[in-house]
Amino acid sequence: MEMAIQEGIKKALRELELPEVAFTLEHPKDLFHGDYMTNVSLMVGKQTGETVLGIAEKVAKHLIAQNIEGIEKIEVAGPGFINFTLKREIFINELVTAQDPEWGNTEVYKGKKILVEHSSPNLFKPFHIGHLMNNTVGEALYRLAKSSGAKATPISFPSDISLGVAKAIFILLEKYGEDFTPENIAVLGDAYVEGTKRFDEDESIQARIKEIADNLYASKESPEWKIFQKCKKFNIEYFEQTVAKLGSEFDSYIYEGEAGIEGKKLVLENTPKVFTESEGAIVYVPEESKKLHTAVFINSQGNPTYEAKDLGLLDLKFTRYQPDISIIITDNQQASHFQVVVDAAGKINPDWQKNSVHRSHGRMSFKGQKMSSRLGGVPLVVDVLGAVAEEVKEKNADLSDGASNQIAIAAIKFSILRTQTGKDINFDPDTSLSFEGDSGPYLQYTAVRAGSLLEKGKNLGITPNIDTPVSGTETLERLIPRFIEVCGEAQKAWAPHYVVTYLLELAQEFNSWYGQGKI
RNA sequence: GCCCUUGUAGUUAAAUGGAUAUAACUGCGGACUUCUAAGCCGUUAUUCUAGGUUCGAUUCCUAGCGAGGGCACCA
Repeated sequence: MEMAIQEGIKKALRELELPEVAFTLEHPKDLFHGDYMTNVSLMVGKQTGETVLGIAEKVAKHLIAQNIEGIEKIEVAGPGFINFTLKREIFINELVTAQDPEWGNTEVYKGKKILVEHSSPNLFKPFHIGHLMNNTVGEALYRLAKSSGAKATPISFPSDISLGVAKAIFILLEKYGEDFTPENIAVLGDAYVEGTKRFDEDESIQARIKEIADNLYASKESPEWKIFQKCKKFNIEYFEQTVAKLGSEFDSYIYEGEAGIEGKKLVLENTPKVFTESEGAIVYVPEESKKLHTAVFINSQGNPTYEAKDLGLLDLKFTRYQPDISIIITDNQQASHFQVVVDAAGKINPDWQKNSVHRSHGRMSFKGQKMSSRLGGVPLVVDVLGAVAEEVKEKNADLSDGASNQIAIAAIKFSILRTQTGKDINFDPDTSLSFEGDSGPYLQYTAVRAGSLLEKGKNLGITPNIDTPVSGTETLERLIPRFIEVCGEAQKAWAPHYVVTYLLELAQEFNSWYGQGKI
């Protein structure tokens, strides 16, 4: 349809002997103005100096005379826009295909391989609210990738061996002995916190903790290695259970340990070509024009830093999965670190830079004292979900645990996905976490309502029939086919909130129609 | 000090350089006794400041002010 209109406009320009200008053809913000609008007369007027309205009238007249198939109405409006309203049958034909379960998929990245890394957990640290932001955005991007015609693969990057973990294991060994078997995440989290504190306070244990770390890095058979293995397994299971509740699963993992080894190797191989030695460390100094900061990749002790690990991670991603696009989701705070890493990576393999997409999410802050005092400190995902699910139940005591959990997840995810990724979320359960109006539960409610109508109709022996259109549904019909376009835009920009905004508009339109009278 | 992000109704957000800046929450008012009222209808209110580019700026550029983050061996 778009093509036909564009061709029609070009034809009009030629035959009216007007200059061939670049013009736009887009949906007006308001459906009241039609299905498409063009600014062609504004652009022509700019060149010829004729009055814009005069040009618009001429072009519109010519377009009407062309009698383009599928167009109901062509009008000149506002400061000189030409609006096009399509015939209803165009939309109804589109709705026929909408019954296909595959409907809604696009071909934006057809045939491509897309790797999405998100939710990366820390061993020994429970899944907290920051991970929730990451998971929500990451899962949304993965699903966008999956419906774009690409082969999408979700992976995660768990940290495993580190000095921090060695500290925690020291505590576990001391407290429970070498036969320790983890039973809940809190024990590990507490050991981590305690270990960090003890390490700073008590110098006498530092040598032993470093030895533990060395033994872990070397996979050396030892009590700490035994405990570490068990804890790693337990952590991964805990992680998988937690993200499963949120609707995510992963194809595979790349561990921080292996990325560190790979990264260190790469840095050494590319020194002094890309990296330089400085004060005993190996650093990357970006060109001044790039306005990036110098970063240490291998510290003076010879260990890879976060930067080298991320470099190794990039290498492993591209060699193992060979993606055309590699997406990573991190916190905003890491944006500049990541820019440096990618810049350095580009010097080693330009594809790593060219094909990497970095999306960062904001932080969640807590204004609602109720929520933060109830949970204390950095809230864990399970606790937040539980607290919200409880609120859901207060509103409706008849709900099952499963249903109230689903609603709680929807409410939280919606509050994250409705805004542009990258913005901080003010997590105030009283305002941002709403169950009414623009909210996850509103969308769920609408979907259930629509589903219930179809179900009732089915029981009455009525099947959806689009051959005999009813009145009052015209706007809905015009809106529904736009879903595909909206998904396409969201995929191109990696912006899930486009979809959310659209779904709200659609739900509002549906509920408005539903409330108008009995069906 | 330098760099990045950001500033929209009382609040939370939306708006590929386009028309009268769009929704929701809150407040006030209303309909129905009907398919799920977590719904529907009505109503008040907004682009940080000063310049610039443009036919047209919330959007792009410059400066200022406010908020958040980053800037060498943590991740």
